[in-house]
Amino acid sequence: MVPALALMAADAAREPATLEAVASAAGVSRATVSRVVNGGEGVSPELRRAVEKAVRQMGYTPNRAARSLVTRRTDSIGLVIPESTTTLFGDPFFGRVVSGISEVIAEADQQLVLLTSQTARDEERVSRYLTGGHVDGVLLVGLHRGDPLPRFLADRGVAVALNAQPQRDLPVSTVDVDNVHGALAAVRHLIEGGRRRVATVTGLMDMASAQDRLAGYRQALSEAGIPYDAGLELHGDWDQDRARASMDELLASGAEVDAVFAASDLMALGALSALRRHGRRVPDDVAIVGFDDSPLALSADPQLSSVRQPIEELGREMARSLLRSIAAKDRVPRSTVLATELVVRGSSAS
Amino acid sequence: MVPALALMAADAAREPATLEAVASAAGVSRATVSRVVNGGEGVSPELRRAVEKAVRQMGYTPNRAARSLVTRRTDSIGLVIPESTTTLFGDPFFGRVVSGISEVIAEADQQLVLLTSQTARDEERVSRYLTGGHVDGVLLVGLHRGDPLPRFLADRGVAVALNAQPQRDLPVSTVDVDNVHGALAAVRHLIEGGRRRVATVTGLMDMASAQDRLAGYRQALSEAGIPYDAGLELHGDWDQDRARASMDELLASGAEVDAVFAASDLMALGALSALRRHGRRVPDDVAIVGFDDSPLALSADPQLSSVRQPIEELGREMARSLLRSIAAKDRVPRSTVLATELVVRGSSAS
DNA sequence: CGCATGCCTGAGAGCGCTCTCAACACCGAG
DNA sequence: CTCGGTGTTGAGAGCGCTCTCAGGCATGCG
Repeated sequence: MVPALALMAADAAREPATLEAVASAAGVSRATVSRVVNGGEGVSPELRRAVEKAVRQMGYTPNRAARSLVTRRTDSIGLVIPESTTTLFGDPFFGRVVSGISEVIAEADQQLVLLTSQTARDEERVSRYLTGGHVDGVLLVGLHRGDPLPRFLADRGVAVALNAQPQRDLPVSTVDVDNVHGALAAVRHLIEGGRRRVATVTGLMDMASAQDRLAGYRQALSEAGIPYDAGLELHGDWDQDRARASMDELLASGAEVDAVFAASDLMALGALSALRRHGRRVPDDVAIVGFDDSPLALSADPQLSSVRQPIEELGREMARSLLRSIAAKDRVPRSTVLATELVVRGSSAS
Repeated sequence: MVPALALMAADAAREPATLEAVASAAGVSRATVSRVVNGGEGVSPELRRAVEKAVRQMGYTPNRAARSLVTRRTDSIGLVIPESTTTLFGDPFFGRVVSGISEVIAEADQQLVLLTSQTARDEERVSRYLTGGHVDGVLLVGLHRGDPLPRFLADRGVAVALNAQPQRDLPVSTVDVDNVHGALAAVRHLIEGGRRRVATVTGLMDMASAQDRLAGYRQALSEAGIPYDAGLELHGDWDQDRARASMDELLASGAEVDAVFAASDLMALGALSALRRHGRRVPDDVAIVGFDDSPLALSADPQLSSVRQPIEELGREMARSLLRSIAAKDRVPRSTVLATELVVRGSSAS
């Protein structure tokens, strides 16, 4: 008998405490415990202390499911990562955004639910999931142009925050780094260093960040009165190899180049390697500026000039925007643009 | 009146359907709908069809909170990423594991809840969360030696799957790639190519994968009767720069080296760059083999020989193991070791 | 023809929580 | 001394679901 009893006691101890149990331990009603647990407004100091003590002693954690059932909130946030982003895992971007996001989400005591969609069937599943009331809001990164998901979610009243430029016609929050300005600064810097034949390697052009960086590049050239040369715009896809190959081809064609602005550090390294192979010295013959200011920039030889973007902060700000627009029942979307900063290093010395 | 009504109807339609609603639409009881939704055992074909139709028409999705409240399952799996792993985001490893994991989890219609722990306070929060009944099981990757979390969770009856070698004294599932054998194959290959002065750059030594790869290296040398030389073991931390610096130092010290086995491709690239800087030709003077067979290996010049590990499959298998041990109430842990494969390329031609 | 047997089905309890509402005590003002 | 606040507390309903249990019905056997 005794062992069985001991076992039961152990099991009972393992069984998580309920509001009810805490209430009876503290000698109050469930309602009072609930009030204390949720901020403690309108509870007398003595009772509050008693309840807090009981909560601590019993290691009480509210049952999320029960709470969610009545509040109709889930306290969880979906993070959608489209397929192509997984190919970007080689890029530190994703990890840093997630790191920032998860910091804020955890602080707010919410759950971060990760959803990757690799196939069309996944997309179907993901949108069903997101509109099925399983999350209070959705974060989207690495979005491609024309992805219907933001509109789909917004139409169904789901709170959304995107890593994108402000959307005039969609009630969603957006956060973005100032890609245009970053690219502009980079290319201006190259031009100020006396370069005139400035090539660029773009990212995947169906992504807004790639377009914006290209726009900044073009603007800087036009400001400086340098004529447009389509041949110097190499269309990459964020991939290092692809960037190297494009640059290879450009150089093999005999084109003159004295500077390169790459839309990511990874691609800058690809370009660098192609330049080396063709005997060009960096920065003497060709100057290079990348984008991201990732650790890769420091480990390159020479060290890579790069446009620094506050990626963790991007993640944090996305999460904050979303949480705020969920909390404010009005769902007013907010848009934020974070500044970028050019970091000059050896690869673009003039 | 009419607009208000129309609005109400629209709002009602937006309100998710409940079991109750489906039941009355199909002319059956809640219990029957529930049975159909959960597999449909013991329901007559006609009723089942009627219910299925109603479910489809009303776009019914079970309310997870309500279900969870009574079944005491959460249908969600925690994925814990310790701080140091975020520094590994530059490494494609993490993304590929997550990709594999999320594939399986999604298929099983479970939620993947991402938890990162960057500070000690986070750790506290994470373990409270995990033992608070918020998840049915926990996946751990990028674990450091002596991390108390696996034991802590196991003691509290939480199902756990680790990326680690089998744990004899802990009831947790494990999945690992055969690091020892991979390293062994790599170093044997170098020795067979006539190399005798084989250096290695290790990963962070408080991680099992780093230890195992070092063990494989040592075993290969000892098999070949090559005397142990502590000076050739460079202790890295998965970081490219650090690897480059160590190799720099080794070469500057005048040590003879004719081959390098690096515990990751990233570090192999670091070593490669140091060798270049010291005028060593690869593979003529020094052969190199990396580990991971990441895309980086292909983009190096010369292309990097590397030990391929099935990373996505590692993720998938971890998820499968965990789900299985949750489903089987016995919680029998299972351990899997996945084979690695040496891929020979230009960097180790002899 | 009576009865045990097996299969479907529905009624109903209850999971742990929040939140409304009423009850109550206590206060100062009239 | 009564009355209308004001502030604190508890009772109780109910969120949407699962699951046990018992009832109803058809079937097969004695």
